[in-house]
Formats: sequence, C-alpha cells, structure tokens
Amino acid sequence: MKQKVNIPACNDCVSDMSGLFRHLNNEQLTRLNFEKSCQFYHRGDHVFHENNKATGCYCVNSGILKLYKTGIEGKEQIILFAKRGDIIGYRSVIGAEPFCTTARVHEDATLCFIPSEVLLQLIQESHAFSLAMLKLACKELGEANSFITDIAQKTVKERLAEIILYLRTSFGTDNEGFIKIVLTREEMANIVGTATESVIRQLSEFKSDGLIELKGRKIKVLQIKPLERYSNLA
Amino acid sequence: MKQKVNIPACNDCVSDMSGLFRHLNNEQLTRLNFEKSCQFYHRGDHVFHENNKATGCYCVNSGILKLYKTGIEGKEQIILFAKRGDIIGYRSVIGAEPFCTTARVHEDATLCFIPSEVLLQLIQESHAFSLAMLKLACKELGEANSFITDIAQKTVKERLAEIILYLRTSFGTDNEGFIKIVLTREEMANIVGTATESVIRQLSEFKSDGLIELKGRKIKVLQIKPLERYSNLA
DNA sequence: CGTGTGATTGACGCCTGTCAACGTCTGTGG
DNA sequence: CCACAGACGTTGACAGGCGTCAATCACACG
Repeated sequence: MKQKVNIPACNDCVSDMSGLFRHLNNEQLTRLNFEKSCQFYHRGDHVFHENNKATGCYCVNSGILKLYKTGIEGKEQIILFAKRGDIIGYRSVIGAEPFCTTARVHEDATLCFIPSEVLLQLIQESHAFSLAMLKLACKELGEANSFITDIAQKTVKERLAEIILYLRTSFGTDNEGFIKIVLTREEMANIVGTATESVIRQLSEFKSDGLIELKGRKIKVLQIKPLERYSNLA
Repeated sequence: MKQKVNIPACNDCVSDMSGLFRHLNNEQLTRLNFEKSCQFYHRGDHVFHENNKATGCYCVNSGILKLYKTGIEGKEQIILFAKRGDIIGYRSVIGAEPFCTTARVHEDATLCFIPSEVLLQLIQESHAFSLAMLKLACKELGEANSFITDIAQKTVKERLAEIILYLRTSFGTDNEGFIKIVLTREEMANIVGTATESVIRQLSEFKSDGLIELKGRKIKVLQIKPLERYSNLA
C-alpha cells in the first residue's frame, strides 16, 4: 500500500506549504527535512483513523485527502478535502488527543509525515512558527463556525449550491471548465449533510435549469450568479 | 449601559482564567492588569457585533455571554455560551479579521477587555502563553467539527437531548436540580438549529416520558441514561 | 459476460417548518 | 391596584422538504 519515495522537491515543498514553514530558519528546516518521512499513498489508503493515537501530522505534497468523522451508523461526515500545501492532523497533535477524524486518500498522494515530537519542538522553538499555527487554527475555527450556521439554517439546495461553488474555487477547473475534484454523489451528500438521492435530485434540477453541466461525476458550472444567489440568501 | 467597576479580585481572576494566564510572568501579569479594563454589563447589552473591527478580546469574570452568528433572515445561530474563565473574541484578534460573531450579555456580567495590541504582544513575548492559546483554539476546533457532524446527521430530538446534557454539565445544577442557565425556547432552538415550536414539542415529549421536569424556563434532568441514549446513537 | 458499485428514478410517509390562534406572565403607566 | 401592551409559551392544522426503500439502469472490471 505504502512505499517510500524520493521527493526531489521536498525542500522546496516544505518552504512552500501554506507559508507555514517559511517561518523556520535554515537549521530548523534542515532538521525538519531530516526528521520527516515522505510516502506515496494510493487512492483509498487510510492515512490515519479517528480515535487512534496522534503520532504526528501530515503535509500534503500532492494529491487530495479526505477528512471525515464517522457519525450515526457509520455515515461519513466530510470535514474537508486537503490538497497540496495543507497540513492535517496538527490539531490532535497539539491537543495531545487521539485523532478525531479519519483521513483517507481521495486522489493518489504524496504526504510528508512529521512526528509529534518534531512538530511540538518546532512550535516550542520558533515563535513565528507557533504564531502561524495559531493563525491557521483560528482561521479554520472561523470557517467551522460559519459552516455550522449554514448547515443549521440552510436547505439542501442552498448548501449544495454553496458547496459546488466552494469546490470550484478551491480546486479550480480544467480546460473544459469542469471542477478539478471528482466526487461520488454519496460523498457530496456527506459534505452537505443529506441523503445521496437528495443530492442527485438537486443536481438534476440545477442541470435542467441550465446552471450546471454534468459529465459523469464531473461538474461544470455554467451560471455562477444564480448559484450564488441560492447559496447566500434564499 | 456600561459602567466602570472595581474588581478587587481582578488579579486573582486573571491568574484563574482557564489557566491561560498562569503562563505569564509577574511583569507580564502586572502589565496585563494595567492595560486591560473591566466593565459591568447588563443583560441584553451588546459586547461586540459581527463584522465590526476586532479591537480586542474579552475575558468573562462573571455572568454569561451569548455568542451567535446572524444567519438567514436574521435568525440567530448560537455558537456558544461563555462563562467565568472563558475568553472570547481572540479568534478574530489573532486572525486580524472583523468579528464573525455577535456577543451579547445573557446574564449580567463583568468583563475584562484586553486590547488587541496587548494580547498580540503577550503572544509574541510568551511562548508558553501562545502555546496555550494554540491549544485552546485546537480544542475549540475539535468541538466545532463534532458539532458539525451532529447537526448534519442527528434529528432534532437527538440534538436537543444532547444540548440539554451539555448545558447541564457545562453550567451545573442548583440545589433543586435545575440547570443553572435559563434559556427561552427560541434560544434553545437557535442552538439546536430548528424551529421554536419543534423545541417546545420535543421538550414536552421528554417531559411526558418522565425524562425531564420543566418549571417555567428551568429544566431539571430526571433520567440521564435515556437522554444519553438519544443523544449518542439513536 | 457475470459481478459489483454507483447513479437514477419513483413511491411513500415522516419529520419539521410555517402559520395562526390563543393562553400566560410580567412590567409599565395611568 | 387595574388595565394593557408586549414578549414568550403552547397547541393544532397543514404542507412541503427530505429521508428511506426498492427497482432499474449504467458502467467498469476481472
């Protein structure tokens, strides 16, 4: 499943990542590069499981990860998709708790594993780094609170419109205009917090209204404005 | 509305607060005590508004605050109730963003205001303090993620049962066994993310099942187990 | 070409939100 | 001390959104 790989650009990658690591000095960067380990993961691989001990955090060098919590009767609630530059699992490491989400590979990925001790030591040593982590956590917290309001107050249609636009800006579009992340209907339902069938019906409504185009699992947004109207107010 | 008050115990209070400030040294504590300002607020007072500039954060010395986001058509989504020892607004200060929630006084409160510069400087200076903030943010982030899963997957009944138990452990009970926070039905609805009438109906169902006792707005839990069963799995 | 996973579609009905009417309590002003 | 306004609680009626179940289709893979 997993295999060690050489990642030539690892040094660059690290300094690249979400700006987090550019707060480290050369010595620290060198140490980080030495201590971390990079692995290639295939789609479907588990990176970590909720309730397992958090032995470290992961940086996404390439590919996409899916983070979700397991809810009622095993139904996944997707918390986020992590892509190049994102760091995941740090929350549990810092809180010294077991992972509260499960991470699986959504698109073949290269990940760097940073052991807890290493991350914690860097936080200890580097003020700038720890401040950057703090900002990151605060940002995510704000987003989580917004999402709570959304999911509590909006209808499925509104949330779905919102998620489509979010995925579009977050992952971009290919040269044909399709959003560059491919999800099953069930996965979309598990983001929005609804049933698979509801997503399907809603998608085909958007389609017949000419707002989106569907090609298998790929989605192309044809009219942004109406979707924005749905997602914001209505 | 607001009035300056002397808070004799302010020094103690600070060192008390959620353990956050015990990471400061004496000089820093003295400075904090000098820079901060304490005020008394009456029920209903606004502490800050969402979208306003975050000029500082607040520590709750006594009383209860209500933090909420304004959603569709002005409907409040309550994010949390803050009580003695809690610190609020820090997220926006650290992220250098406007407040993303509104804070109002739910029970007459004494609050200490810490200006942004002061908070940020303490974070700069004290590693231990900034680490404690980081841990706090991570903890809240984990809770937010859990709540997302709940609200997305659970029914109103399940969520209400959960909230009742949460309020009970969070605010304790008086000598008659009633939960020591008094909420209107509408406020409960705005936590759970449902309509006022649904809360009322659900509460009376719990009541007729002998799980809770109602006395005006006060709630007493009679049988914990069944409520736990509702909230956890069912 | 069988098997399996995911996508669709339709039927059905419960959960919830909405609307409206009415009861209850409290604070205010006359 | 009473009357009244206003906020909140409660209840019933009703409809629509959404979840569930089941059958069928589409497509990829061994």
